[in-house]
Amino acid sequence: MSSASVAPYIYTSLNLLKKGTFVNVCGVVKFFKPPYLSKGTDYCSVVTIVDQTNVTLTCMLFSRNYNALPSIYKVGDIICIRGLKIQAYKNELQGISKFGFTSLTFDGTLGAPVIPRTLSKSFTFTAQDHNMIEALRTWASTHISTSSNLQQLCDTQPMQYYDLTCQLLGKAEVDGVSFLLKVWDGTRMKIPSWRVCIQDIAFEGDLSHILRLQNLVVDIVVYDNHVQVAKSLKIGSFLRIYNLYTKLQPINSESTTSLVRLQFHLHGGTSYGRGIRVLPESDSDVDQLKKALESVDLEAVQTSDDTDNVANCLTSSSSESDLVSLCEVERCQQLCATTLTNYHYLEKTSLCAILKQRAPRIYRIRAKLRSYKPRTLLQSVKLLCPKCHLLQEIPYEENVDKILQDATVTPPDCKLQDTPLYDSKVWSTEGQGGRQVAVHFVKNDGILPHSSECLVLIEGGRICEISKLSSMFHSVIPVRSGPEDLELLNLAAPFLIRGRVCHYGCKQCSNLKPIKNLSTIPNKRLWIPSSVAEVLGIVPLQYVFVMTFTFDDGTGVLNVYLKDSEKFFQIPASEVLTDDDLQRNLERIMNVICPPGIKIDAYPWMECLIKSYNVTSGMEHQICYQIFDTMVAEDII
DNA sequence: GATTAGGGTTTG
Repeated sequence: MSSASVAPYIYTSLNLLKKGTFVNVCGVVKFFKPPYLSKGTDYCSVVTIVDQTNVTLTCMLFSRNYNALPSIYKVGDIICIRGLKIQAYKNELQGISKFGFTSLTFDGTLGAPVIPRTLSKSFTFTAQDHNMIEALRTWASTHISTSSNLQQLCDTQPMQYYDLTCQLLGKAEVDGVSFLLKVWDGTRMKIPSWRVCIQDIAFEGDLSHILRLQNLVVDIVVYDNHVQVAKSLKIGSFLRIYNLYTKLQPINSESTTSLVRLQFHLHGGTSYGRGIRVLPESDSDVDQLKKALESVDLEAVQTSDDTDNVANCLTSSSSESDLVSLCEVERCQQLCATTLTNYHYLEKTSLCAILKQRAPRIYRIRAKLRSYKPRTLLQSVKLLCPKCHLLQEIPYEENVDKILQDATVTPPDCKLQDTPLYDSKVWSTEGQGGRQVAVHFVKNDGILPHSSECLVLIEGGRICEISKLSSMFHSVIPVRSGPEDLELLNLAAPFLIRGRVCHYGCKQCSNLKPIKNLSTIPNKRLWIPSSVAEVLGIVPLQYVFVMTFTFDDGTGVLNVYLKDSEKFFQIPASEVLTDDDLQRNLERIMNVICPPGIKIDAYPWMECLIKSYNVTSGMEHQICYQIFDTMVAEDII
């Protein structure tokens, strides 16, 4: 290697460079692009160095031989370039390699052994050179920013560019312009990695090992010019991926999962030194990485809370075929039956921790649905007043009919028929004691609309007649003749029937107004129930599913209420009572999130946002929990 | 022994 007897190289300070000269320079790497294939015949590396004169020089280095370009692994390394031509470009000096140039690169860490990385077989390296490297290290330690782009997976945040040191576990072509690398660095992401679907036939790597490592493994997709490099990488090699970009995966995109996940992209181009480099086993950072990988407690990874389903999935799938699709396995591994529609950044809290805390608070939980009530699903549909929050049962049809029947005692008053608001028609029923039925067809600006847009008011009608009318007309309002105007019946009966849905009002909060107020509704073609309610002084009740979910996450068990009109199941509670398809759908969803006949281990996970609140009744105080901003995953609906 | 690239983010 070196010989003190050989004349030492003379290095020119960066402040003394002259255009058109050949020099040897030495400096601290401020910026670099790892070698990449240029559009010409050579590999190219762009390196910017700085020395104690605080002058920087950007060098364009070319070589047919990848390994002849400097082995720079990170900013702060020290490099000596011999045989560099200085030329001017855009009024600045730049260095350009000419045939036969050589370089030596050193770790820039103060106190690290001074070992040159070089391809040059015959290089001299004197004690003087050694001192120069030490001097540059010392100078750099106080004059160069030590902030590094290096970061571990556990510290990854969305929307970051950084350099990752990792081991390659698997690779596969995604398509012509993108390529997948599965890597790990022994640390665990706070936000789990996305999973990129590929043809399993194209996959290279030990799949079972990757599955064992579960979410210590991240998927990186590299694009364009990086694809060729990625293809050539050997499984097991240690890599540094420069300028890796992280991005949150949009919710409900064509992902394999409904969880919030982080995408890793190595975009095309070489801007900001973007690229991939294989690090040698001798590198001190690789040494550190290897230690981290060896110390990973695989048992802890496998028993961790969010990784259970993979074993079940492997067992069930392998009976069908040994060729388990990678995507299917990972999909199963990550299967989550619900999606959050808010607070994606909220960290998960275990149920045992929640049980120790005071209310009110909000939490994100990940648990399985051990059981739920009521088991007869339609019993979960209730009416809720949005104003006084009173919850009530759906009135029985017989009770509604009783109210209607009672109202028939008052015969239709002919004074209240055929007004500017409506045209009226009166019938007498046969064999029912001469019960009179009056139907008032509400006009739109004095004109009788088409039946599908027509609101009708019915006097003396029974439930069968109302349901017949509601199938023919837009909406039906049961009324009776009052002293001044038609009036609504008791609010225990629906104030409006539209199609098969009965709309009820809150007895406590409503303050009934005369029927003639219907004329004040601006759009008399839509007859929106809430608008009708408003002009008639009614606070409409909301149909809601009210269920008790018993969650279990292995740390504790928690009863949580679901009070939801249509967001959670994506099924309107108002329509489920009269729609067989919706009922079947609800039953199917419940059988997915709480499957009958299997052990809880095989249940899917559910991620939910829940809020705690205090409930005091008399002397008793308790904390209740309610689900919010959560919905069943799209692929289950 | 020409050319390549000439630091300064994809839009997947």
